[in-house]
Amino acid sequence: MPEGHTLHRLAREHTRLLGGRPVAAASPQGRFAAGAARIDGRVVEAVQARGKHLFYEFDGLAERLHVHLGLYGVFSGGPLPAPDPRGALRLRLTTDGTWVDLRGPTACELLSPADVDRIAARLGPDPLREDARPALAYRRIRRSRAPLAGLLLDQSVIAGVGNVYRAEILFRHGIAPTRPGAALDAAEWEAVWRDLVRLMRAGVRAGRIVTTRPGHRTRRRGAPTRADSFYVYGRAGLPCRVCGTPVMSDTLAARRVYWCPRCQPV
DNA sequence: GCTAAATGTTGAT
DNA sequence: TCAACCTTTAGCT
Repeated sequence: MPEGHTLHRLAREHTRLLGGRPVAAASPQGRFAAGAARIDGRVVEAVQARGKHLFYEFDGLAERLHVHLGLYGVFSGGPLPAPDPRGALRLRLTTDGTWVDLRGPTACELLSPADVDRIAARLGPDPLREDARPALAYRRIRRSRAPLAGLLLDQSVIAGVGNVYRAEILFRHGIAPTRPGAALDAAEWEAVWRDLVRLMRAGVRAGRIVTTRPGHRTRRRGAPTRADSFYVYGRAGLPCRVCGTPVMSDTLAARRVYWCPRCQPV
């Protein structure tokens, strides 16, 4: 399931698998049949991620394919032969060597360059992009009295952070989810941004989110297990890995937030 | 076989 | 603030 690291990993993978090659496109489910027909047979020129959005460029086609996985969307793929399409398969792309399947996305559509620009324009800096300008995010945060837990999930403030990274970054910096943006000083912001870049890059490499330091895991040697990967996300009621206080959780703006009341005092 | 939950966003109220 | 939407899977029965 997708936070920004998943999309950047997919952009790289799809560039490697599909880039420079003609693809056959089909929408067995039918909901993207017209779009698939326009892509079918074209060469993939580039695949890019911006925050949680993916954009595909095709030779000779001004429009771009825009994919947003939403909460449930998922890609799968492998070497040919492709398995028979099963279930709700929105899009299948096939080259002479590989197949890529897309299921359950919130968005799978062809967009004009202007529409793509519009989406890009409403996204904040993406920690996984070299061209990110973190000062733009801090300007928004510093001016806001809204809780940081909300600001971190706001894609127009920072693009690519999701519910796991937000909970974990706040823990790692000892910041309560309810702390107003305006109360985050410049040095704290600097540290938070640098940490996001580091954690999300590691997420792209590993293909999953790991935020715990080795000394804070139950198993201190070897690769972290799934249960060892987070400090607070999904751990309501379990003892904090650092101080043992039970981890708290609450619903904020329809999303669940997790924090340690002792390590992250208000 | 059914239900709820899931790392998300949008649009209505 | 809430419901709707897209789909799969885990955990029940």
